[in-house]
Amino acid sequence: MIQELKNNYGHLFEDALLNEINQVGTFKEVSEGFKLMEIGNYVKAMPLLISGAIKILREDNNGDELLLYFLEKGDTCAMTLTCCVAQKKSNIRAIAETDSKLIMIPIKKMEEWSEKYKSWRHFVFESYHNRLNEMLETIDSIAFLKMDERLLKYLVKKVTISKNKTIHITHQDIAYELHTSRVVISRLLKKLETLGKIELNRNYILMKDI
Amino acid sequence: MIQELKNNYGHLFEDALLNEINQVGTFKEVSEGFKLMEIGNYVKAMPLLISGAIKILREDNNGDELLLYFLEKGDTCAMTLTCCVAQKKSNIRAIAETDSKLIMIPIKKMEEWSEKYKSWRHFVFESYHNRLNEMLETIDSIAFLKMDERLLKYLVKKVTISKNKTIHITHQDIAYELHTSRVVISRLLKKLETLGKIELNRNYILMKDI
DNA sequence: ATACCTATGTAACTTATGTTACTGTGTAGT
DNA sequence: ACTACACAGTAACATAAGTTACATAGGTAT
Repeated sequence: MIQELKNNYGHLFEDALLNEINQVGTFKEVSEGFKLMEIGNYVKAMPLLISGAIKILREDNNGDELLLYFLEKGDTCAMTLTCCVAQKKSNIRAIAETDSKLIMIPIKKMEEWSEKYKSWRHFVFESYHNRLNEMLETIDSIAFLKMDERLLKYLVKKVTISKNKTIHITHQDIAYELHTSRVVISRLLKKLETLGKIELNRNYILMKDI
Repeated sequence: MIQELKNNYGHLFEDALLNEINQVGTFKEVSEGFKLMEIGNYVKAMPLLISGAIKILREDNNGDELLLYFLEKGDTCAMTLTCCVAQKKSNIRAIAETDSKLIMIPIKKMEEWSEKYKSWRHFVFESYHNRLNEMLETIDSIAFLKMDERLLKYLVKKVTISKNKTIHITHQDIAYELHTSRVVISRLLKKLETLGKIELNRNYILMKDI
């Protein structure tokens, strides 16, 4: 039994289930930037996050991309399979936002455990709920906020996730995740700096008094 | 046993489950424009759609709104509860797009049946999947398409749902659902008419050669 | 130091979208 | 017919965002 599994999921799952997870799950440690799956890889598994954070991006076939949400400790993402199975014009990418530890569960276990363990059923439903809410939050941002507000929200989220006021990222990478252009991001960041909300540096941004 | 229930869900659910649904569910007939729920009403129930179509809208507290997706025959929407429970800045509205028949299921049955019936479990998971995919589709539209493309997609969707090339709607109402202004919609519609894709009339639009 | 690459700053311009304001027209009610 | 109102057409303008182009600064390899 991996102790970390018990620490993270012990309050949710009974021992029998924890043991099953331990037996059939594949433990993985990935470092920042690692691509967890892309266009159909890893489709047959569902990740349980032990520590770290995973960012989930939408990507259409023009190469345009957009940040959907982050998975954090204790999260899972049943959607990973959904989307890759549906396979339409667009795809989902999952990239480690920070160094992360996770357990990959074969999806065939999903149904089996749903029948056997009430706690697992709850967990999966709960996960869907969370994902749906994150998606709604994303839709709200894109539909109702202007780019400067989205940018600020994005930066605050980054700080929250990494628990670090220093964000190591380039303007270009922010532009990709918010699906806009580098020039626009540079412009708006400069405005935020003028307002005293951030401090700009090469390759990193320092968040102030949020 | 309501025959329509059996017709629509007989291939999915075993008789025992159909009977339970028939016993605890509330059969409802609503006509176009009926508001199925708003800000916390109907939270304790989950709709099973028998016929017709329901549109699901997101609404923030400035009164801004946005069409999320449609529910059609055979669909359900476990999300309805999710969002209303979460209760953040925004809310979800559900409005009958056409005359519809549906059965409202008390949500306490959801867990009970999930334990008892594999078919129900599948149905609920499937429903979540579908909802997530619809949401992704919506995100794609808002994030990657320009307003004229979104408008055309919207009109085509309307035609598909109602199986009718005549769309009875005002420019203002389209503007609400796509979260833009009436003038913008009028402008773009006129452009589509010039291109020969539609024909504009007072209170309705005729779709041509799609 | 030199060359080279990446990241950033910024101006100047284009385009899409949002806003305001006014017009005309069909429809319903009196 | 007259009035009132909802709906649609359109011009003129404002703003947000996207684009192109170029300058400069920091870092790295040689």
